[in-house]
Formats: sequence, C-alpha cells, structure tokens
Amino acid sequence: MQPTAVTWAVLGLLGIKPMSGYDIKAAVDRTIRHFWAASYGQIYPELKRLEEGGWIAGTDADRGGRARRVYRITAAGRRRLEGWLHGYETRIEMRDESLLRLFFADTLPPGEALGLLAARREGYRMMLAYLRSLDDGEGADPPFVDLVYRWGLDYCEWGIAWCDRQERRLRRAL
Amino acid sequence: MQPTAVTWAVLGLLGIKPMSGYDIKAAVDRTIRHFWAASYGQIYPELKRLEEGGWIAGTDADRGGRARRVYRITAAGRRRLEGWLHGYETRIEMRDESLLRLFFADTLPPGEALGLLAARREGYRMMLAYLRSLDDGEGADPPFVDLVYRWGLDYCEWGIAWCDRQERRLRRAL
DNA sequence: TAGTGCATGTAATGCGTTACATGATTTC
DNA sequence: GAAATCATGTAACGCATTACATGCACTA
Repeated sequence: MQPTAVTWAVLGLLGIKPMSGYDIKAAVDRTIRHFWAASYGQIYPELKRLEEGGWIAGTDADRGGRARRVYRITAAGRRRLEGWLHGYETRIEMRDESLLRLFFADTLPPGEALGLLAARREGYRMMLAYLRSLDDGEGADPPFVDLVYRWGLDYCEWGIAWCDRQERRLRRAL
Repeated sequence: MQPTAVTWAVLGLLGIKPMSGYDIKAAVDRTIRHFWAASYGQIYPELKRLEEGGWIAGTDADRGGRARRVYRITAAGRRRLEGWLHGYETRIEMRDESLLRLFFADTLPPGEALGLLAARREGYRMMLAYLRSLDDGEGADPPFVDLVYRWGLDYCEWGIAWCDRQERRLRRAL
C-alpha cells in the first residue's frame, strides 16, 4: 500500500471519527478543500486501497435499506498516520491565475493594469466571505483545526491589505 | 485552438519577447514557477498547438549548426492574450501539505504539534531564501513583474510572522 | 410529487511530471 | 577531454476532475 496524495486527507479524517465516503467528501468540502481538494473519483478508490492495505476497516452500516459503508481507522493505519504527521516536508504547489495575469500586466495601459489588482482584492474578499460562511458559530473546534481555519481568514485579510498597499504605491509611481 | 492552463504562461512570455522552448522553460523557472509551474512536456506540445492555431509563429534560427526554433507572438495571438488579461477569474488552487498536517495535529502531544508550526515557518524561510537568491541585483524589472516578485517575498514574510504569532498564542493556551 | 439530500461508484478525459533519448557547443 | 549548458522532443505514468449512472429517503 503505497500512499499517494489523497491518502493522508482520507486517513486523517478517518482518524478523527469513522465515516462513509460521502461523509469524507462533505468533510473535505467543509474544511480543507481550499488548500487540499478531493473528489469522489479519488475518495472511493482510495478507500478500497486503504482497506486492502489494512489501514482502515469498513462495515456495512445499513440505515434502513439505504446502503452505507462506514470506515474506521485501524491500529496499523493510525501508526502510518502518525508517521506522516511527524514528517517535515512542506511542499506547496500553487496555481494562481490572478498572479499570472498581474505578472503580464505591463503591456496594459496603467489604469487597466491597476484594475487587475482590484480584481485580485475582490477574489480575496470572496474567499473571505466564503470562509466566514463556513463558521457555524457552534465554536469549540479542536485547537489545530481552528488554527488552520484562522490561517484561511488571516491569509485573505493579509491579501486584501497587500492589494490596497500595492495599489496606492503603484498609483503614486506610475 | 482551445486554450488550456499552459497557454497563457507560454503566450504571455512570448508577448514579452521572442523565445525558444528552452528559453521559455528557463524563464518560467526564473520567474513564475512558484505559483505557475510548467514542464518541457507541456511547453513543447503547447508551442506546436499555438503555432497551428496561428497565435505564434516559429522560425528556425540556426545558431551555428545547433538547432533552435524561436517563436514570436502574432497579432492574433496578442489579441487573445489581451482578451485573457482583461478576464477577471481569480481561480486559486493550492496543495499545501504542511497545512494538511497542521489540520490533523490535534492527536499529537502538544509539543510535537507545535513543532509542526515551527516546521511550517522553516518552509517559509526556505522559500524566502530561494526567492531572494533569484534577485540578480540588476534591478529595473517592469513594474508588474516586480510586483509579483514582491508578492512572493511579502507572502513568505507574512507567513513567518503568522507562525510566530500562532505559536506564542498556542503556547499560552495549551 | 417534486426537489433535495444521502449514498455509491466508474469511465472518459485532461492535466502535469518524470524519465528518457539525442546530440551540439561552450567552458574549465 | 570532461563537464556544464543549450536544445528538442516523446512515452509512460500518475494525479484529478467531470460527467454520468443508479437509487433510496425525507420534506415541503
């Protein structure tokens, strides 16, 4: 059982509590998808792989005729998860179309180029609004779950301020 | 000619000056790769596609026996590029393994979990050092090329400060 | 009874990297 | 003469999304 990119997202979530594939997808979308997305097309095959490898175990929990397979992490799986948690690689891959556009903006008239900065700020604002909408007000997330949520909020706020600052600077300079 | 993800990186670079595939790869690695990577396996086929579509034109500039094909953007290509520059999507895709690890850190003993924050800060530091090493001191990049370079530096500095702040906060709280 | 949510899964397609093959030229 | 750099390209593979197929249960 060779771990791939999805492995840790799925295994990590099952480390919190037993879940079905459907639950996992929902949890990903609710929590980590802005920095680690996963689709059904990855999750269901991965659950099979993880079960074959003995890292998780599934049971058919049938809730009134509706098929539902719930997986829980095994002891072996938990050992693997902890091994990964102790790893120290910090690979970040990013694909940011708005930065790419900014990079090529020198050929545009100054006013339009500055408009791209405003558009970027707007992108941050939308992401911020989205993240805030996820906060269900029930509070009491575990400290590191909360920490990562804060990262999203703080990053957006930083980004908005950065665009403001740079827009002012360029407006003076151009 | 249906544009894909690589299209704009390649076309944008050719919008600055004529280049060979090799040059483009080098330019990507020197400038935009931390938020928009591209490999030979994408660049060479894309150059063919762009040429077939009439967005760029290639000429065999042979520099003493060594084969070298230099491409320049056409008028049609420049129109397309400008159309894209005026677009306002701000899609950001990120895959940040260190954030994923932090998200699942609640099962670790507090000291080890805080170690992950320190590891993240170290990641920012390394990226910052890498970005600074790119600055050849020759200065005088066009304003928006410089802007995006600054973004990288500022983002790393913000990230380092964020990790510091959160580490202090959690140390008090845990 | 229509719409939404729960629930599982696969096939086709596209995106992107890695590794390889090939060979000339320049620099030490 | 060895090593680095310039230069082009492809094949195999892996990663990820999208779209589709299927069907039950709950609720307005």
